[in-house]
Amino acid sequence: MGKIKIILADDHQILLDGLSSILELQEDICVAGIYTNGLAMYADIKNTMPCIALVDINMPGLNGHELTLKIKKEFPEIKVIALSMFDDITHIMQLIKAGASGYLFKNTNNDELLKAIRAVADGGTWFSAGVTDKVAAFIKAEKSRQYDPVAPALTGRELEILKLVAMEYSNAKIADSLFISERTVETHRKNMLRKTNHKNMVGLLKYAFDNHLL
Amino acid sequence: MGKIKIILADDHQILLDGLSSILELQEDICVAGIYTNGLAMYADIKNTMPCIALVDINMPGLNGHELTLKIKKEFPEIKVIALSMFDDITHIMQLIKAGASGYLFKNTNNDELLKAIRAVADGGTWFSAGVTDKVAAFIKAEKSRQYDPVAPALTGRELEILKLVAMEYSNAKIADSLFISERTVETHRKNMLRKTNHKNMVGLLKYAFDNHLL
DNA sequence: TAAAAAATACCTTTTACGGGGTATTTTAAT
DNA sequence: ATTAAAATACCCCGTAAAAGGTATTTTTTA
Repeated sequence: MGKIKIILADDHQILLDGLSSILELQEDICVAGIYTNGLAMYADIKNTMPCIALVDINMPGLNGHELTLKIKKEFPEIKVIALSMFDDITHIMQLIKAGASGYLFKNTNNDELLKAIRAVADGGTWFSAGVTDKVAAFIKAEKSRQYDPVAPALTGRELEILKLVAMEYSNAKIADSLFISERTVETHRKNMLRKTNHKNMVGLLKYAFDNHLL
Repeated sequence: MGKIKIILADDHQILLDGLSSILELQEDICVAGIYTNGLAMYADIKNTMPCIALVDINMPGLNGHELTLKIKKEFPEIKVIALSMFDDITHIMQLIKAGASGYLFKNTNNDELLKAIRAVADGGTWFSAGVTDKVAAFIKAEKSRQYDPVAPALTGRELEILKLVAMEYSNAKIADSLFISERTVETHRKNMLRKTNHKNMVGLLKYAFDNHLL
């Protein structure tokens, strides 16, 4: 069986050097290209046609997400492992949706790194422990946040206020519009946030639109 | 030509008495029903089958908007004139969309009231001066706010931040997620608001969704 | 290579919002 | 008629956000 051909992209040369030195020691892995930015990797990828592209997600120019999208679109058979400082769910979901087969943190130890590369080369996936936890929690939260038939509906007055919030009215202006006290508006807002378990009007409005309340 | 048959709904008896006494003096108008709430008017409307329903929009139980929707759905030929303390564009648009042929303020003088009733009975519409001004301004603002191809797009970083805002992240949390300073987040938010002429994140997010930026 | 744009970061002040409650009146439901 | 829910209004406090700027560095564009 041939060696696992891998290419690397990261804007930090030191990290590239470190990665490269680790990987070159492996009998079954060969590093076919090293790039300090996404554009360079993308420009050269049809020449290297690697099995795996290991990409830092935070690069200037073409970032890891954009690079992954492009790679998977043109070369779906090339697998991508994202490398990140972030443990933020937004980036994780973004890269997974873009088709990454793996997501590792930059502080991943060498052993896990190698395991991940081999698993992905073998057709599998590898996400750091924290990543899978976050994804599970995120999906769970999303499901409980999307259309929730059990959640108490908002009252007519609450929705009326929410519509004005959506129109960027301040509490004072809402109060003027509805001929009620600003305190009353504050209480309605507070009640809506509490009812729907949201932190702010942004989230609440999204909830209202998602549930066709507005 | 027959008299204009009209029915009235308002939760303030005094106002009903006043309206009724004015209208009964007119040779061409007859008051066929007087109700202190929307439900009562709705329940009786097929018995009265008036030409015009004059309805206060702020009533308990069935408010003027809901009442108008029901009336126009079941009896599209019955015309509705909304009567309101509000000069708020939300209610105005709401009632117009519900099919009201007129929108008057409660401080409208008798002369205008009669003119409105006659115009509407004649198949026309009648909106108080302030109403038409507000509607025009509102539509103009909406048009300039909806998909605006000339408006500068938001940058990649700005959109990244906006996505996190949409997820109810605080500035601090956004900063942590993106490994940048909270001040930087503040500046990006400020810049986006300024670019798109919005007052707050709520409006900006709506703009972003409307323009398919998110 | 130079210019422009984007990204970053900081400062101050003001305003608005969120979070913690309680209480009374009005309206709706039973 | 009674109870429950909704609507109203108030209080206090702390923090977040918005608004007003400026400045430097990095990246992108021409």
